[in-house]
Amino acid sequence: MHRGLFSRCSFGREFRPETLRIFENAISSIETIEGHYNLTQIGDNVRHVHYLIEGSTVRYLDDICGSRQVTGIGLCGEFLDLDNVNCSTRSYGIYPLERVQVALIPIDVFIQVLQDHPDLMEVLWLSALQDAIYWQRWLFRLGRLRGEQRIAHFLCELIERLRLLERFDGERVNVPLRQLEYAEACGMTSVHANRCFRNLQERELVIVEGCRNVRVRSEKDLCELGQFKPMDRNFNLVTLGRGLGSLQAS
Amino acid sequence: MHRGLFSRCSFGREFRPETLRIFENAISSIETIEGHYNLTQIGDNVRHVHYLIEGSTVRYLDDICGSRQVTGIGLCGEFLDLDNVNCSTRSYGIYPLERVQVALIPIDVFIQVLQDHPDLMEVLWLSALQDAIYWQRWLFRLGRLRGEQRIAHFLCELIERLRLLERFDGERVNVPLRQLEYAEACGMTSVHANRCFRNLQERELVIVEGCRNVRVRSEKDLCELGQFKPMDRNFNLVTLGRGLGSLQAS
DNA sequence: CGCTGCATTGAAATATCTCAATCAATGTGG
DNA sequence: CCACATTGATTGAGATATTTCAATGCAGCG
Repeated sequence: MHRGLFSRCSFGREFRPETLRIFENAISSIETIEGHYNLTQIGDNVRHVHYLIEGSTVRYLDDICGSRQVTGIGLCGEFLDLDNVNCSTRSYGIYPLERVQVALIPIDVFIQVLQDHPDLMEVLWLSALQDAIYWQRWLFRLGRLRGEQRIAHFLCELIERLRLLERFDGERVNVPLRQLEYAEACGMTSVHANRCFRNLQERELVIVEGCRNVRVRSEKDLCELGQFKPMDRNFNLVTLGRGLGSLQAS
Repeated sequence: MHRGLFSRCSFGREFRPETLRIFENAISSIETIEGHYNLTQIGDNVRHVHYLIEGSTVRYLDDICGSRQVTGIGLCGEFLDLDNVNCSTRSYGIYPLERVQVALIPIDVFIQVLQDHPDLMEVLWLSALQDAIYWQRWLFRLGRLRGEQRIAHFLCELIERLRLLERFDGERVNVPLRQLEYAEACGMTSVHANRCFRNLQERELVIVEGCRNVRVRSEKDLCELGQFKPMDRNFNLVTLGRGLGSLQAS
């Protein structure tokens, strides 16, 4: 069943079509952008929320020296910049890894929607809390692991997220990241990332096939090497609130 | 004017006493805990939200090898574990840096309060978004900066937060962190943290006075060295929602 | 064919960790 | 008051991890 533009918007839940249509009605425009042309820049005024209909994106913070820290990967079916809703200017940049299609929702409209639908606000809050846990895991990755482990841990996280979106085929990491982006995400040089990948390959954990193509040979060993702990998906509240009941598909 | 236990709970805003009393009425117990005895452990069942009345705390994730990544500092007047509200088990541990006093609110009561007060839910959502920006800045710190810069950046962040809570005297970093905790927060060894502090001292940016006592000589230069960007505090929504109006003190 | 954008490699320079020892401050019991 | 234990800060020296710089390889593409 196709349910329109927001069919992949889930926040880890299954929404009813009516709920998704609320977002759909809030869209002001849809844009197509080519790979590596910025979607937003640090410092831009915040006027819209972006929802990714097709493709994948990277968010980053810039270093003075010109290097970057990647702080997030945006996958199709996700909102890209909710955490800037309340900022006057953007705190990070976003660029697409490939040609993408994004839906724009004006901030004020978006807020109005949430205020009209406290249930939806609750979902967004919970999703923001979930993100917080993701980020702390990322901090662990950068702060405590060696290069090779960082890459392994990062791959595990990508797999986990792709699987949630039902986009993991058991092998291919289906996001067109260059080694540069792996490096920027894992706090290292692209040269070093390259060497880490080679080591992972020698350990027979992955296969690196030319450009932007990583295949996983043993997810289990990757998790172990990277000390990756899968996200706990036993939630307290799914059954609690009157909130989610009305939004979730039975 | 004293406004009770939650007088320091702000989320960056100024609440009316009635609002704060809503939280106060939700408290199930108040506990006092000595320094370095865990408040919560990773894996514990989540039954309460903790609000810190007095003292300061550290949250951390454990490494297999026994080292830790500190992922947050909890200051007095803050909720310590909102991001675990929807988890069945705790995703991080918390321990106090000194004797602390915490108020416990049962999860279900807390949720009920929020569902009864959508305005409050909105504030919590916005605050979670704010946290997201903090965490990305922390990622930048770990991923892109050298040791000395990481410490500098971290100090700047502590100062910024203390100032928000009106607890910065212009010089003393008023949180009893050991060099070990600085190290664990900045992704390095305590030995290395020590050397970084020495360098900062030689640059005349800080004065390290014995145990747990750091004085800042030049915040400006610290910011510059650490490439620290102060948090943008121009919000979109403060004026927008019907939400905040009713909660904020005039 | 000659670009261009990545990936890959080597070798030297740095940053950081590890291990092990010492020091200084503090608190405790006799 | 002193002897002693404890905790955290500090230092040194050698081992590793990572960066830097510079060159080469390789595939797609006009």
